Amino acid sequence: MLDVNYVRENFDLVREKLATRNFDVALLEPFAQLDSERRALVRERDDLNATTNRVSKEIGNLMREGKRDEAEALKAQSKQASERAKEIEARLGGIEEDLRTVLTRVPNLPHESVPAGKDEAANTEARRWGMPRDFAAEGFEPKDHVDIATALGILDLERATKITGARFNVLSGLGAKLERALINFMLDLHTGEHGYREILPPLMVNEATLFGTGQLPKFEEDLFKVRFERDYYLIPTAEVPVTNLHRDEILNGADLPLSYTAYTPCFRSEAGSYGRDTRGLIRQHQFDKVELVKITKPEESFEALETLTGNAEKVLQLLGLHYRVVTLSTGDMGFSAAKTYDIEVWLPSQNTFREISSCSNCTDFQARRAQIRFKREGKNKTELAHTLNGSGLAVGRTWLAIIENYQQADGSVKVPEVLVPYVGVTEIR
RNA sequence: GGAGACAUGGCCGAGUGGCUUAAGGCGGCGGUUUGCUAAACCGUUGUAGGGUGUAAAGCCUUACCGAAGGUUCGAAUCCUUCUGUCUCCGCCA
Repeated sequence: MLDVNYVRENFDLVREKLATRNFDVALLEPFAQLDSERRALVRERDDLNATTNRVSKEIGNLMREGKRDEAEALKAQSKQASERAKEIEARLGGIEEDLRTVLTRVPNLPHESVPAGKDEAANTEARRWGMPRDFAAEGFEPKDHVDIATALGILDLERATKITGARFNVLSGLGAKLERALINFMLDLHTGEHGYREILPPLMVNEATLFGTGQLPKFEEDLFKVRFERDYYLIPTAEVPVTNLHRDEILNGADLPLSYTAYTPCFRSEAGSYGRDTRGLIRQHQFDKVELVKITKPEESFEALETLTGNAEKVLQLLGLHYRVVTLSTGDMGFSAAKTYDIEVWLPSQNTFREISSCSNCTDFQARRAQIRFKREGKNKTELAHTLNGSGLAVGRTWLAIIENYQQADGSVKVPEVLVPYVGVTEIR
């Protein structure tokens, strides 16, 4: 959510910036009217409440002095004020609801360093690490992960479809162990080398939590809703529960930045992507992810984004997987982000890079929704913190990237060296 | 699933309709005293909105005692619903 005062005072600039995000700026049209009406009504209501308070107090004093008749005479005056205040309160409620409807659906403002453009074509490549493996030189044609893993008996898509449906998968044997190895490897790296604290959060969250990180109210169709006494949703990413750890809190400035990492399964309905990535593990309704979250002071957040992205890249470097980092354009970024780097891993079967991590600085956008604030030492003012998150990494996609990039001519898969202690074997055959 | 108790500020805790602007204590912050520390004493203390102010400060004002409604001239206090916590019983990994 954007700052109301900022929107009021910089309306044209806000409009202009939002237009670069493919946001329909016509939706902002009612803002000025609603905002000024709200303030007028608040003022009127508060004045009436002040009258009610003053007269009621007077009534109390008169009663105590035994002047019953005088007290009775004042009641009408007080009653009238409080009734009018209630009427205005009702109107105000409607206005605030409308204003909220507008503001909660407006995306974050892009940072000035973000390339302007309407879609992924405007993304810019920030850097590239490693080289694609030269299969031609090795004299064989790389297969895709479905063929390799199915043949090895470590991936079973057919049975997953039977027991659940499309876009689910069963890993078995060393396939399951490789997944678990990756999770442990990533968590050990981030907690041991990068200074993150490990969190194991709930996988179902309430509406307020999803509002805090920006999934609700606008993107409900992307989520799995659970039937229960009240609405719960399966988390689409650990960013949701972990960022919300500090919802409605005022943190001590000296404790910032906070760095958390969490492994969780993630659940996404993938509404609107029915034809896309239907083969294999790329796009699943349930997948594992190790997430990185940082809560920082405002002046530190963009540097923290570089650090966080670097922490995610380190995983790929240690695994020896070729990748590139892309700065998303204004039109390609997610709702809450002010700046996003996607990390894309090389997939030989597709002869291209595919997203394996998305690292975003959400500035104060989520913090305002979730009321994550802090106080600087010796200061009385509360300030909104900045929140960041990034995959470190998407485990399922890392799994398939390893299968494809480490495949051998005989159909076996070499285990990357850093994973050998975790998997217990040097190759999967 | 059944029975009962409870929810007050950073923490403990008083407050059963108006003299509450939420007592008192602890903690925090500032100060006095002191060779230093401690103790003692004095002062101070939350969040959000609106108004005023060139800005900071300040000043005026509203709301907030788990949440949402209601009764009343007036609600922390009474009523309704919800949420959460605790205790006991049952069930359960």
